[in-house]
Amino acid sequence: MGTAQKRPREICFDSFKQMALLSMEEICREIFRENHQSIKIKKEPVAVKNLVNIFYTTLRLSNEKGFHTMSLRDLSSASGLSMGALYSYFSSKDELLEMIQKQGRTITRKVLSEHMDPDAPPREKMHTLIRIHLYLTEVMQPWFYFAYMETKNLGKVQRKRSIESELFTERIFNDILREGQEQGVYRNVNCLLTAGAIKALLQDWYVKRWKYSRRQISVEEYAAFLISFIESAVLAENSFDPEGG
Amino acid sequence: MGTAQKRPREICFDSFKQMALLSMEEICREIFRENHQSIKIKKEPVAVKNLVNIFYTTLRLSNEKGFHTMSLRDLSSASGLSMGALYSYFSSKDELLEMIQKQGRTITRKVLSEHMDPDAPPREKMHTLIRIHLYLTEVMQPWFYFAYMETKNLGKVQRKRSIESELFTERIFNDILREGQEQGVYRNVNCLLTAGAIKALLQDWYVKRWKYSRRQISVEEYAAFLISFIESAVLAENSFDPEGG
DNA sequence: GTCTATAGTGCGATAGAC
DNA sequence: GTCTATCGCACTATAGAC
Repeated sequence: MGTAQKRPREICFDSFKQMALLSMEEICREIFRENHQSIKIKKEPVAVKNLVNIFYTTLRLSNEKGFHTMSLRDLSSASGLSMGALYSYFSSKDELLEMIQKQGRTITRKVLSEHMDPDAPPREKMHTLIRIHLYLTEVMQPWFYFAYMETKNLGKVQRKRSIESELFTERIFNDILREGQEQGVYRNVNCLLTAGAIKALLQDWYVKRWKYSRRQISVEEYAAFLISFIESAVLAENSFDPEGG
Repeated sequence: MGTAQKRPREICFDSFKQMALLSMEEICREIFRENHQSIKIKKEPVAVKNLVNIFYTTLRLSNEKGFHTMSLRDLSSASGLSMGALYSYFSSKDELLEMIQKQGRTITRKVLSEHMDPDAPPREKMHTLIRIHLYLTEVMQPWFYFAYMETKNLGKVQRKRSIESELFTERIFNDILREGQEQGVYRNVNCLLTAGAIKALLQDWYVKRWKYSRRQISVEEYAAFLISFIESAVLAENSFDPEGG
């Protein structure tokens, strides 16, 4: 599958996973440090251990039947923590929701911009961005699914953040397409609509995960498919250069 | 926009709207007739009028903040009907949810198969199906958005139906792609993944409707874009024949 | 730092008047 | 056919024991 000679830095899923270090624990440690004033528990090891438990259980229950449908009693009994203990980590159910959402957005931005090389040629940028986006949402699938489905339960401010975040990714694709068109690599397609289409195809990976799991499609396979699907639609004829797959 | 000479029956949105007759009232009349045993109200004009009100209000409130978050008291005060009156039309909140979901599925199946011509060439089938799907979801956007977002609040049986319905559309696209490949119209792409991609792009129209409204993209424009985007990716080189846009 | 017990709220659903 | 009044319940959130 990998003809790694032609395109130098076509990142693969395994190396991404090692690099990213996005373990649940890492994430929860960061959340704890950011929110340590509103969290009543002061010992980091204890707090992080419980936060891992709380978030993990929340994502599991919510992604099954919705955040609103999950009662804090459900969360309490599934996590093994009492109602009182739960309220040491957040001050309301809505705050719990917002903590998860906020963290997801922060990580997305961080990871995407970490892996973007502004000097790379557009086509390489596009490949990298598609792969990184897919790999990230693969590693953190429950997080992204949650963020996607629970947007409308957010307050006004957080909801606006969520929309901004959606448009942020799209704008990156839009810019890459524009740059590619200027350089004659891409055809004269509608950049904004195309960027939206790419976003939709990326989202399908974590929103319809059940479908791809059932069909045993790996994230690498989907990445290869998407890249070839999208490039067929946007590459200028002279720069068309199909790869193996 | 319409160069109607080359492809004979490229259906446009306006003619679809007239043909479809999918007014809220029509739909509610059908729902009433199907469920007249479980609905306590017996006079059709009264029942239909109130059903229109109930469904319309439910979709509005639910699509704003989720079906579960909408209490029946919200529904009661927003619709102007009392709690007691509401319960003359459904026997539980869950039944209300299922009525709406079921009707959406029925209409989708009906409209799609009505407009499919099994003898048409694959490329025409593809165009028609994309257009009809977009037009239908345009006319009934709140319905489709609702069905999409509230799937996980359904019971096991209804949920299974919902998944079947998702795969039903995809299979149609899959079949068209296969047929086209056999006839040499389409390239040798992965049909299942491509069908899934097409579905995702169609869903984006009603799921992210806010985005397209904001950007003032009409359904005709999106249809033209999608068809050209998808055909770039799947058409065999010899049959490539770009149209105007 | 975590527990149990409970206060207070708002829900879905129903019975009976009109 | 629709309304008002009300029941019982499950929820979020908190207070105080350990």
